[in-house]
Amino acid sequence: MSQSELPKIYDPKKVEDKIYKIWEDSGFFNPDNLSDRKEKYANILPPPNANGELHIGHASGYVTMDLLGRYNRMLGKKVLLLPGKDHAGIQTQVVYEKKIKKERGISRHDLGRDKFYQEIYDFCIDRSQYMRNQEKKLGLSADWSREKFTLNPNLVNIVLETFVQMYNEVDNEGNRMAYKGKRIINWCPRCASALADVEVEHEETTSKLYWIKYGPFVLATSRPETKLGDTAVAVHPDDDRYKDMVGKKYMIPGVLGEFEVLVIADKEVDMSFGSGAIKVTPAHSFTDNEIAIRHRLPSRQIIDESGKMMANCGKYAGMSTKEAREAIVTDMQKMGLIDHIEDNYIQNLSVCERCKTPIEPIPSEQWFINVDHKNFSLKNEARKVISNEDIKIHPASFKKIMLNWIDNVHDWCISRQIWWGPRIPAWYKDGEIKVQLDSPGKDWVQEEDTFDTWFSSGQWSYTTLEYPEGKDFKDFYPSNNMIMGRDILPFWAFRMIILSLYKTKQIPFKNLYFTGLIRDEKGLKMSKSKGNGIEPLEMIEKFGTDAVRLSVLIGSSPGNDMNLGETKIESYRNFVNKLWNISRFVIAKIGANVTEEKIDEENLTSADKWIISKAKNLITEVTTNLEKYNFSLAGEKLQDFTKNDFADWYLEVAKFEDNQTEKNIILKKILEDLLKLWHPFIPFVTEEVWSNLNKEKLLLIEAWPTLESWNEISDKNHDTESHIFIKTQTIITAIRNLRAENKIEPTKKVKAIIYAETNFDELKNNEILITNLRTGISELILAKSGEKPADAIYTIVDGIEIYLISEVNKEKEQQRIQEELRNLTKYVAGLEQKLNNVEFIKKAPSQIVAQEKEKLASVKLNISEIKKHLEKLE
RNA sequence: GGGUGUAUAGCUCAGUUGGUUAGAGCAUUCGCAUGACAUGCGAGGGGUCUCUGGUUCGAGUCCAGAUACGCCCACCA
Repeated sequence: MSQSELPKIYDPKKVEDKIYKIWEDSGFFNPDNLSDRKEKYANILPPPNANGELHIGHASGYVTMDLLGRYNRMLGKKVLLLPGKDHAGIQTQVVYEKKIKKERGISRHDLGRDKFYQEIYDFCIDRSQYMRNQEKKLGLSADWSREKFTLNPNLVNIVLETFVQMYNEVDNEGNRMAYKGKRIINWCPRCASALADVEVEHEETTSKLYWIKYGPFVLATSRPETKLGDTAVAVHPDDDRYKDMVGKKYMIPGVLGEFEVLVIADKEVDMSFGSGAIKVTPAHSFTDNEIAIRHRLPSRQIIDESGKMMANCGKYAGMSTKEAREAIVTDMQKMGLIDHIEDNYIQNLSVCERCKTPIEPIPSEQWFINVDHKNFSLKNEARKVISNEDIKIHPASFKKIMLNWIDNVHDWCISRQIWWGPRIPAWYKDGEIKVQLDSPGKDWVQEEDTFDTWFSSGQWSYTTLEYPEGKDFKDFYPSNNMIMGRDILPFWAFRMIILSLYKTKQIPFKNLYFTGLIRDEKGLKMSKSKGNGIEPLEMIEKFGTDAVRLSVLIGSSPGNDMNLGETKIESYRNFVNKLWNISRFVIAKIGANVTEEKIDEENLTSADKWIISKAKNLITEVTTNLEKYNFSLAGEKLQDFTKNDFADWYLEVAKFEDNQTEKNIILKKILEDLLKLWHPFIPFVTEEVWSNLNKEKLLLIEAWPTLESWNEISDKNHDTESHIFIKTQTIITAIRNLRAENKIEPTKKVKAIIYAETNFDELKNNEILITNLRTGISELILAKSGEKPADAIYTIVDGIEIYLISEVNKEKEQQRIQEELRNLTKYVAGLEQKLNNVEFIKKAPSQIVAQEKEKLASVKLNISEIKKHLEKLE
């Protein structure tokens, strides 16, 4: 193999698609084709919503999952990364409704339920195809033959069965785990659907605050139209202003005549708000409803599910709440019932997460999951597996957040009044309800509502594995790592845990890893409207997948947000190119084959011993950091070794030392190890280089490097001997530094004298390195000691004196050396203080004390030599 | 209001069970056609580790408090 075959600059575009195809064709993404392996490993990949495209946040998650998958595959496990897509109920329906409105000017009602469903289905299948290609572009080593969609019939079946099972879960008081109930729910008038708490957003808005005359009260409200549904006035129990009125009934004049309210005392009331008295509308406010339940107040619904005033609202019937508010305020003003109006009242308005329409709290018949059922308390069971770490959470700090969230969870409203999604298998006839998969017979009408999307995706961990009889379920459940963005923790992780525990009686996964969010360079959330998003495909096109992968893997820590800009991706593009060139050099140097397998230890130089020891250490560090989910740290260690140790030092050394046989063995081994260690991070470039090494197997399924694999080459421990090379490095750096500081022309060669004292014997063999590694030395005299020239640029490191014979500007040289002296003196003072402290000597570990003493002695020696040199200069 | 997190170089962040003169990348300064790479190489500059107290022989690291910023949840009629 000649070096000329490999281009100088690595071009990902020419490589990535080709490599991906080789991987796919190999079949090794499918664990069935890794039949000789025993230990199983699975990550079920979170399904993105099949209605759009992948953004950089998805990319970050997938890259992390792929990293784990590839790492474990190289550890010799039978690895399954199982991909899929989510139908994303409300979101997709909204997206598609907008689309047909825009493109065809029609609504879902024009199409009818069945046609509409079919069209969205086709739309999702189409988007899935597109997104699958994006995932492949990222290098995701997933088994596409197992890809799932939340609406695949067999998955839906399992989901429906779960619901039936929960309906049939009845405690001794007759309460079902899945039940239908009338509750105040978040109602989106535009979507005409109930929303879960998590689907509601709170926007700060400016509105009006109306101070209204209310019988004996004056009270403040932002929603005067709800006065028609009032049944009480509430005050704080400690509020002296109203003490005498509590428990009494008053007739209140209103726009539809007088009505009666009861005055009650409740701790929920904030005495400092308005006049301290509030009107209570149990049917259209969550807090009011709670107060009403506590005080057994009657409830009076006045707003219906279309957001309009109901028939019981007299002349206001049929108006929207907004229209009604204006009309009622006008009428109240006429009647003199408005005290005054505050214009700039800032309140948190609840809006629909999907369409931003203000939500109406209304009482409605909905299906719920009781999360604290007597037979099986979902929240308690979930709490248990998290607090005792059956499911380990990474980063650990998220455990607290998770537990806190579980403690505050309410019953889960799972019905949605939309068409897109699995329809709830409840059947009605003459006021009777049956819950079962198939229609009970003629004249039974199925529930119109569909399931909340999370009811499907919450079962993703086992539906994808074909629960309960599927081979995959038996082989791979529970899966190893579940990875998701920290923003969907409450939505998804909790639901998967409770549903899995209930249905399979097992945890869904052993580890739960949260990635942070990716923000733009300035730390702002990326969004389409701001146009500050980083498009993964665009970046891949520009810098290559490997660069994109590194940019999301390094410099981030679990659960913490990360700022990402194009320059970061570019810098990793540069690094990938560096690795490419390192490989080129090594391949060129070692030639096609290295026949020797075992090193003759006698022929090793100190540089060899140093790099071997570093390389071994690297394997340990990368492996332990990956095991500890410190992906970033593992990557940084690799980067540091690759660039600073291997390229900047060892490759340079290899150009000058002539123990060819040993060098070739070492270079080859380290290159191969590096490719392997890097592979989970940057699979494309590593596989491409690997293909140039005449290997039988793909790097994809190669074995992860181990210390044992080094022992076959060199089983000696070289840690202690590598310090000779470190000393050499120090000398070389010092010489380069001296040259730079004294502005010696790079082309100008100088004579150097080094007095190494006790280090002489060790350094003797490294003369060639000191002379050649960009030190610009024409002649080197290395001795134990000797005559100390005054006309030379001078420094001393670790007691080793260095003289560069060159013209010396005495004044400048004095200044430079005195500066150095000052630094050292300061350092010595600190050390002495520490060592003069009796407590330190007494209490610190002896090892630390010895270390400090050694440092002091060494620096003191340097100082005395520097002083001698200074004297000579004067 | 409840929960939770962050604060280290101009920027983005590492910093493991407390122990090197606190590190990296980007940016910046100086220099360099050098043979794998100018997507490169060599050498620098740049830090009161937010503040105040405490524990300790020793604190960027542990504890308490303060300040600032952030996120999640709940939500005010």
